[in-house]
Amino acid sequence: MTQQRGPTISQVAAAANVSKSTVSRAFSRPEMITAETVAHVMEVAARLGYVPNHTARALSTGRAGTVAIVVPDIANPFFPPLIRGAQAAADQAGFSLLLGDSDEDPTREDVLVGKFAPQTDGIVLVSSRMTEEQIRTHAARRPLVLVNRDVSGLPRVLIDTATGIAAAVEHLAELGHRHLVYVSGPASSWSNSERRRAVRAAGRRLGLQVSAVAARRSTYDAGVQQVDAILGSGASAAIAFDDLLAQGILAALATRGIAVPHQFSVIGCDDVLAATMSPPLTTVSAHGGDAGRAAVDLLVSSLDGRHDDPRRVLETSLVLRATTAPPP
Amino acid sequence: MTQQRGPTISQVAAAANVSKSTVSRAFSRPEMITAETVAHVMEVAARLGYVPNHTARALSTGRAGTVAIVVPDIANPFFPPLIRGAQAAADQAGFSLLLGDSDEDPTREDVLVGKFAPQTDGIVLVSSRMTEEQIRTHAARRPLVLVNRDVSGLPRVLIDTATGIAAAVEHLAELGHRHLVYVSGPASSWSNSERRRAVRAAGRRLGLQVSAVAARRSTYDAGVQQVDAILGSGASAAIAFDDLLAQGILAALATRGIAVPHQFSVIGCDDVLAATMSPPLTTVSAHGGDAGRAAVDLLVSSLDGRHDDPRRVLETSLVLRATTAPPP
DNA sequence: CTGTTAGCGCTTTCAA
DNA sequence: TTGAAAGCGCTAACAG
Repeated sequence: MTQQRGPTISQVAAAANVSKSTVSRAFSRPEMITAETVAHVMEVAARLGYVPNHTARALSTGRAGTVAIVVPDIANPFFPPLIRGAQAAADQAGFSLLLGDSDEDPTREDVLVGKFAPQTDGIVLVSSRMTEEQIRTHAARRPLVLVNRDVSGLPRVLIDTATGIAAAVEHLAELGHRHLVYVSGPASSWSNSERRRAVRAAGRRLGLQVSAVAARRSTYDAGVQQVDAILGSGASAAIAFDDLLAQGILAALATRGIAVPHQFSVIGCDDVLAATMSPPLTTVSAHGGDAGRAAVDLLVSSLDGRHDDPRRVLETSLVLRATTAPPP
Repeated sequence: MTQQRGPTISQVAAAANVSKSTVSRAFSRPEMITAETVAHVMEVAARLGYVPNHTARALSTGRAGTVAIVVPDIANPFFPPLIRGAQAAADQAGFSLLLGDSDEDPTREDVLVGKFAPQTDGIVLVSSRMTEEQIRTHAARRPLVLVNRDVSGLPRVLIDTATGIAAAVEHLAELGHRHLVYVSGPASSWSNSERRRAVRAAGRRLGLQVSAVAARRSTYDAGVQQVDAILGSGASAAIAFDDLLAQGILAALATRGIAVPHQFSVIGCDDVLAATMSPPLTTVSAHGGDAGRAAVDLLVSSLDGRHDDPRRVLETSLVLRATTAPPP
């Protein structure tokens, strides 16, 4: 029982000498009524500063006009472009975008999704850290699309970094490297499993020795901290889970006086920082913005009842820059 | 007229043999009714899987339970931490966060705010590019809090980078620099005006010559492109609008073979990239996360009718790292 | 402490 | 093509 923020449909109806239904239709189904009626209503509405109440419409239609996106960490540079893409697509489809940050915590993620579910038309879950069971439970209640998480039967957009990573391994092999190390990221990340597996598979195929060290979180500092282990592995090149880790690695290598790429090669992934680093980082492209856009499009089309292929995979490729060279 | 996503309050009421009001109270004002009634209702509700409908509640109470934040560019590293802070504060206060990205376009910003106004309880406008008049118009319709934009009378949180920038100029003067250049950012940005003014004032006070070059947008590439102008100014040190610009400048300086800090000094602002750059960038701290949190807190408390000081200013300081030294 | 009764602002049959 | 009326699910006086 509070005051309405602006004029209501009834006031416009009264002022325009028509019924509420007519005003309603002028806004949502103008083709149902005379053009001049529409024009008249619109003019009166504009004069009064009327804006349809989103909430009331949502209650009446059962559609919230809102989708949510939840990510593990907004501050991680991989996500902003993705969110931006999602935002643009949502906007274009007439939806508002609710944002959630789970802080890499599956429990928080679960709570967030539970909170969003009843107030949105659908949810985009990016790099989910929840169990498959939790995800399926939520998906049963509300349209859900996954990004970088592969749960069969659910709509999902997957950035196929594995292919790019395989290319990275081949590139290193061609350069003459015989032993490389994979610096892994978040253990519960699908992307991390994919990349680790891709490194191993390609390494085996090419007869390379591959070690692994675990950075757990994807941060600059984590990269710095792994350098001892990386160097200790005896490898001559490292492939990092992502650019952030690679950046830390590069910095720590520099302070140790190890020249990149001539004494050690480094490859990142995602291409979110790579171009602005020095030396510019060789990395695997990821197109996060496209993924965000695709996810929302998938979601929206599923709401419209359209039946898109529920599994969209985005290609990646190796981007050569300045951090790889033959081993010393 | 669509199906409700789950059981409604009426079904719970029927199943629990109480009235709708009782169920409603059990959820929103449990202290108003007997503990056992609450327990009983809750149990039945749980069994049925009842979740209160957010939209219906919003329509009835006139409170959306949602606040919006609109920023010029999510992909700019200054904003994610700020958004993160806002999100955390909103979450804590029981609000959901709607996100808008204006893409640095005042018109888009205006439209976004207009769209959010009727469906939120309030809006946080970060680094607004709108005219003061537009802002006041929106503020008249809906609680608004500004971040890094100073419109008298409106609640706002201001990051006082001017003080930090002044310290930066002093630092450079102490080092022996006699001529410096300010590399400005977005023309319509309040922060940019503040920083430019601070450089000028401090320069005058200390008897330094200060030039200026304009980068317009805050991007790495814009920084790169300004290097000719920067060098052409004859200054021995540059203070950039922000870290992103400074990063581009550093990179371009490096490719020209100009050693930082020994041949040229550079200072950034915001401290969002600085620590991870090489060499680590001397910069002015900004605490974006605090600003986001403060903005939402201000908004929420104003909704509660509380009367906080509508102008909160956040301190900053110079963070010395490795990009400044005496002039050659 | 609990139930009854009106709405919140909009959409949507159903008639006219 | 337009209007009247009945809700959407919930909250909030007002009684009891």
